[in-house]
Amino acid sequence: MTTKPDTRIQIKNQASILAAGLVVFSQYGFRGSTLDQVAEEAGLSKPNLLYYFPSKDAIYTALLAKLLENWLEPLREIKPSGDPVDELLGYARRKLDMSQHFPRESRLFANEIIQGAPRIGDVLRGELRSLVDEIAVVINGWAADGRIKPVDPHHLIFSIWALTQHYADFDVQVRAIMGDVDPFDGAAQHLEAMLRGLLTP
Amino acid sequence: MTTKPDTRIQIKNQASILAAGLVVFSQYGFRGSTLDQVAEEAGLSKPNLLYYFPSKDAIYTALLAKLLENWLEPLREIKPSGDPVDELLGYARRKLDMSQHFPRESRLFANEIIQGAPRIGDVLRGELRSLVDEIAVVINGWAADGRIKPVDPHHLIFSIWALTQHYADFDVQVRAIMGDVDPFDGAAQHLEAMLRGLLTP
DNA sequence: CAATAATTTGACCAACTGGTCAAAGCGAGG
DNA sequence: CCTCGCTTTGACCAGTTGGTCAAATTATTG
Repeated sequence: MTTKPDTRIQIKNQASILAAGLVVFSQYGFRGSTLDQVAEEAGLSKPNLLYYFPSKDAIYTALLAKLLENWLEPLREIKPSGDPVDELLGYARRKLDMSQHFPRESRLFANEIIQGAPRIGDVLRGELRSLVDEIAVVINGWAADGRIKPVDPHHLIFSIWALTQHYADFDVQVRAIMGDVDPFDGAAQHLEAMLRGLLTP
Repeated sequence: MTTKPDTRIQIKNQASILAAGLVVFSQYGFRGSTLDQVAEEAGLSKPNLLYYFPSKDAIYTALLAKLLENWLEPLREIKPSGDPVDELLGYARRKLDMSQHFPRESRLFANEIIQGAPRIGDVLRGELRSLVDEIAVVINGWAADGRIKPVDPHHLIFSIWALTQHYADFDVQVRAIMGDVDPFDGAAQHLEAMLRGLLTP
């Protein structure tokens, strides 16, 4: 990751370990997971894991770092020059797609936040906050121009996060209630209806 | 809990233990918490904990059982005879109040669900599901009568859960972004606006 | 106040955990 | 086929964890 030559086998095994770590950590959280679990999931021995990563913590941290990039990116894609409702609906759809296709990443993040974000609190208060504040300015501008109904930008963004991540994080509950029906079929429509109802002037 | 006489001191200590368990388990999840943590939080020794509860698991399970009652109750208070928008808004407000005043309970529940609901999966697929299905019938009736816009009842309920619990479960993130502003000030207004936009015919 | 029951705890244990290390395997170039 | 560096692992370790137990302490009651 840093200044290593990274042979093919190193790349492959590091990827295996991170993939396994994602599976395990996203289900049990950091403290609830064991290196043995990660090792078995990766198909490697425990000492072998520690040949590629210096510690359990390092695996988890690497995973979180990689995740944070993908997590913040969709926010950056909101274009101030675009149509307000389209932009916000597009963002919501991107987040919902992530919940559908990367539920483990969502749950890993959720676990970390629920447990107090001990490792990424700084990122939240720094990069994430300033990013959200930028978008808030844009949204306030749209509202001032009468292109959307006046809304609190922060709560609007929280709404989108909550509504989309719920389908990944609470997947078990959602499926317990919906049975055989695929939740994501109706979710997109419902999400769009909610946001249009809120935003359309 | 079962058929014990329950002296005053037993009641007091069991309550202390459950309160401590809530604090600890809600932050670290079941596997991430230790009996020593719970004991210290309760101001008791570890063997003393195990004098009142047979195991770590028993404390956690007792906590979950108690929680589930409070969790399902607000759903039952929805009156089919009431005004549809008032009833749903009232339900949302009750849930938001719970997020504000009992965030730990919310996080305990969230931890359990995210990690696959190993202990309450049956309740979700049984009691919760049938309860939600009942409400769904009521909501469909309201929609058929044209008293609210047509919505998917399940996704509507998920929305309310997601929007309200987000403020408790992701409290750290919400506050990281909002700084000194109390999130719950604006949350209620925003929640009402979203639901009115969706429901009002 | 004696005696009996309820409560508390220090010492302990076996299983598990993250992590170490020396030795063994293995593959590619000579 | 031999060597040398990368990779893998069995054995091991110290700290932690859930849980036990006998003994000590503290109510409670006749």
